[in-house]
Amino acid sequence: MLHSFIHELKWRGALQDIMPGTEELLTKEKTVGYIGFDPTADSLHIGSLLQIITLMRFQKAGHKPIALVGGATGMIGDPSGKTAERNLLDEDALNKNVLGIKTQLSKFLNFDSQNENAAILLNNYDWMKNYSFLNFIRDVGKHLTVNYMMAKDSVKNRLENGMSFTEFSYQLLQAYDFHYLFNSHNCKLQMGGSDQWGNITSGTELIRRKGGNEAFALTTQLLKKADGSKFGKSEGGNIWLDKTKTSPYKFYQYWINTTDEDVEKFIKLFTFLTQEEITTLITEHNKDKGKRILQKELAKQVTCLVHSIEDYNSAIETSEILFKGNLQDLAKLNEETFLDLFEGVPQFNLNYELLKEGINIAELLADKTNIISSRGETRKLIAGGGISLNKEKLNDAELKITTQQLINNKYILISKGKKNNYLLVVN
RNA sequence: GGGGAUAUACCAGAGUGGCCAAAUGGGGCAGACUGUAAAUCUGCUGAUUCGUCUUCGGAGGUUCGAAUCCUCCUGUCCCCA
Repeated sequence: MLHSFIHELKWRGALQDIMPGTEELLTKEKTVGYIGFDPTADSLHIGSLLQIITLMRFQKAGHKPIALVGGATGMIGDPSGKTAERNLLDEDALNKNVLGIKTQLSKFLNFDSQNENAAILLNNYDWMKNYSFLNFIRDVGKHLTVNYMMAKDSVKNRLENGMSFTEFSYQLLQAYDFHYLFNSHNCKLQMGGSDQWGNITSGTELIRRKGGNEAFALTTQLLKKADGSKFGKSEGGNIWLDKTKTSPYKFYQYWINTTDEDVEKFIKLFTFLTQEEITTLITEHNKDKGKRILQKELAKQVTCLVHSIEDYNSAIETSEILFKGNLQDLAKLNEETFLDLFEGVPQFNLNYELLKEGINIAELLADKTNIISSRGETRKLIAGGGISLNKEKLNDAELKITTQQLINNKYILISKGKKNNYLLVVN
C-alpha cells in the first residue's frame, strides 16, 4: 500500500519534480506530508483541486496529510508566478477567507482521529502570530543567504520590475512553516504545484541548515488547457468549489466541455478511477468520440467529489432541459421542479407591471437585466440568430415581450447562444 | 542634469488636417458544420430613440474642420552624464 503513492502520481501524469530519496522515504515509512493553501479568497477554485486530490491520494496510500491554511503567509502574498506586486488583504477579509477554506478542505480528507493517518488541518497564523520580527530574522533569516533566495525563479522574474521586501520574504515564511511542521509533526514532505518548487526547497534547505535534518519535496504539474488558456477559468471567471459562487450546474458544464485533447489527461488527474477503469473508458471513448464518454465520466466524478450525487443528478437534468428541451418541456414542469432545475442558472427578477404593457426585447435584456451589455448588441445578436426566448429563436429585434410569453405565468428563459441561459422571474 | 523616442479601442499595432468610430492581426461574442469537442468558414466587436452623440495619455489652443498642427502637463522607454 505504501509504495503506491508516487507510482500513482506518475501514471496519472501528475508528477512534475521530485527530490531524490522521496520515493524511498514513502516506501519505507508512513510519512507525514503537507500542502499549503493561501486564503486569497473565501473559497478555493478548481486550480487548487489537484492539490486537494493529491492530499487525498496521499492519505489513501496510507500516509498522514496535513492541510495547511496560510493565515500568515496569506497576509504577505506569494510572488510565485506573479508579475506584479499585489495588494495586501485586510484582516477581516483574511479571517473570512481562512474560515471558508478550512470548511472546504475538511470535506475532502478524513479527519477521524480514530485513524492512524487522520488528516490534520492547521493554520500557520497560529505559530507565526507571536513570532517577533527580530526573533524571526535571527532564527530563520540567518540560515538562508540572500544570494540563495535571489536565485529562485519567483524572485528572479521580478527583479526587473521590482518587488517589495514583503513579498521577497514570503519564501522564508513558507520555509519556516515546513521547518516548524518538521519539528512539531514530524512532517518530512511538502507537496504543491510546480510553481511552489522554489519555496518548498527553501524549506528543505532551512531544515538541513538549521537542524541538519533531511526533508523531501515533490510537485505536481501546473495545468494548462490544450488551447493554452489557463485551466479553471471560464468567461465568467474562476470555477469555484463553493456552490454559491459556481453552481453545480455550471461546474458540471465546465467539465463536460473539456476538449477531446485534454480529457484523457484530466480524467487521470481528477478522478479516483483505477488505471484499468480508465483504460477501458478510453478504449470505449475512442470507438465513438461523439458520445463523449470520457467527458461525461469526468464531469460526473468531479461533480460528485466536490458537490454531491444529488447535485450531479440535477445538473444532468438541467442540462437535458436546457440543451435538448423545447417550450413544451418547459411548460410541463411544475413550479417546484422548475425552480429546482434552474437553480444553477443566473436569474433576474422583474416586475410584473413591466410586462403588462409589453417591453421591447432589447430594453429588457440590456436595461432591465444586464444579460447583454447594450441594446445595440442585443439587436445585433438577434439579427445573427443568437438569442432564444423559451427555447425558440428570435428573429425580430423589435419584439415586444408581454405576459403572453411567460411560462407558468411567471418565467421567461433567455438563451444567448447555445450555452448561456438566463431565467427571468416575474413577480 | 542633457538629448531623443513614444502614448491610439480588450491586447498588439497602422493612421500624421476632412474620404476616421479609426486599417490589420490576435482575443472575445454570435451563426453554420459537428458531438454542448477540435479545426474550418461567416458575421459582429463605442453608445444610440439610427438623427446623431462620446472616444485616439491629460488640459488648453490654432482651424470651417484635429487621433493628426501648437503650448503646457503626466506616464513609459532609450541614449549621454
